[in-house]
Amino acid sequence: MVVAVSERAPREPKYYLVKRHLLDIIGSLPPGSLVPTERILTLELGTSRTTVRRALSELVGEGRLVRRQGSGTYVAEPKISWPLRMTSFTEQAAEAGYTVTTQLLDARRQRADEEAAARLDVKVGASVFVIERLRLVNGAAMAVELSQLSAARFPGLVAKLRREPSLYRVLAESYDSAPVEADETIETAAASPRKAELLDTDTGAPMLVLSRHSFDASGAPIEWVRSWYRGDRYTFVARLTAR
Amino acid sequence: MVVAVSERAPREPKYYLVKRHLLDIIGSLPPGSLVPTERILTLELGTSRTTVRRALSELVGEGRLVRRQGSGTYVAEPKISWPLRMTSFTEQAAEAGYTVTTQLLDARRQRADEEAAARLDVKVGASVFVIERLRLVNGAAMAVELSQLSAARFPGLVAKLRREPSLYRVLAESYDSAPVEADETIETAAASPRKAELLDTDTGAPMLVLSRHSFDASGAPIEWVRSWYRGDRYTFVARLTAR
DNA sequence: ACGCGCAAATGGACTAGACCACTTCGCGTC
DNA sequence: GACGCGAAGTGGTCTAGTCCATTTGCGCGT
Repeated sequence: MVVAVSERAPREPKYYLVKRHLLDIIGSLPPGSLVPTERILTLELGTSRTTVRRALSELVGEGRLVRRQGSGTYVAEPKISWPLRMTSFTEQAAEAGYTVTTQLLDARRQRADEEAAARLDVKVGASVFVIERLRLVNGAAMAVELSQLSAARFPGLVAKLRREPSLYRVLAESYDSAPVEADETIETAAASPRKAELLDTDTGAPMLVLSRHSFDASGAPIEWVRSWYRGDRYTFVARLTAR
Repeated sequence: MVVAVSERAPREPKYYLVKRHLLDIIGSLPPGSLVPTERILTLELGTSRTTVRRALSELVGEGRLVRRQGSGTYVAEPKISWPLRMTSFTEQAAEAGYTVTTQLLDARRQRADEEAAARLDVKVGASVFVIERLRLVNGAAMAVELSQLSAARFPGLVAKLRREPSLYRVLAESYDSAPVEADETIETAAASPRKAELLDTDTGAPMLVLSRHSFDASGAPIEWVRSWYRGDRYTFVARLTAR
């Protein structure tokens, strides 16, 4: 008697209704505005706080909202564009009109694991430098960067880096080595507690991970870098041309 | 008498402990293996199911696990690399050895909103074609693509597209128009219920959003496309050269 | 007038449980 | 032997609540 409905609607979870409600609010407010508290939204929308928080978390992850514990939830500033280019990080930023500083978190020598060995064209267990840096734009943490280079190929690199912060300049001046080609990959990830703290965000927040594998003119690998950017704050931009 | 500890540890949430436990398990198993059920993990780790699920959700979002309702949670296959290049989608895939099909979801004419007008260099309210397509690789949904083009510039485009699926071929053959330059931006987002269903994933799953704004030889805008890719399954790859 | 301390309010983490949708598989029936 | 039904088990969503960490601001004391 009853006919089954063949086309089932793509049922909408309740938290998504909350999300759309919040998007309405966000759309009508300038960045920095306070949005209703979680407990008020819970009452207004007749739902549980867990459900409200799920909607808020997605919007925070998309860079639409900012949460400040003890204070409130606010409409976020627009995202910042970041160019994908061959030039050094410092130069890139200067061109875009930003003031960039770098904080050396760690520089150590360790044995290459399987992946590092393959990337740097050395044997597993060979000595590699691991350099961890925090990139800041106009004083705000932007990315955590983990570089690996062959220790045999760049002897004394770490000591030189402590005096001259630009890695590319050190490579050019002290080792007469410059990357001319690179493979870059981009993917998503969730922030570890450590990276979250360094980048002043929450554990589990969505991030953009940029990996760069660069080579010199002879095709020999120079460095392998992975950079973690806050996905709620940055957008990568590339300019492509035919052929 | 008591000295305050100045360096507070980056305290680890409990769910992150669960996540690391799961990473141990994942590391020792081949793709496709079944991992313990949520309720078993709850008992084993002495925690609530909510906490277990938060850890699982992050790992699913990072492409390390796959959840199948009613069945179980499994170790995921490695991610697929996808090149960022100027050539058409169909050609790209063929080069990489994939079989790609395209499903036309919707093709309509609508009035340009503010952003579309700016991108396509037309007036707000001018007629634009909006083409929504689903891209499939070897039969599996890969991306949802939303293209917008000026209707005045490409009259009859939608009708032609129904016969010839490659947009770039239609543009070249019928309008003698070819994109030679493009700006691409990459950012993260959460899947809407509709996109989640089309891409066979969960609402709120992390995605990579690729926007392409392409121009012809005279610098006039041709199309503005946004593509949503599953972040747990795809990685973008670009090859950069100096200068 | 100033500053300190405390209370209130916020977001953050977590619990224990309910109910639903879907898959799987064994058992009974044909 | 093939089929179909149903129970059991899985992940999916949501509730209602606890306790914690941090911020804010008010009121009291000086």
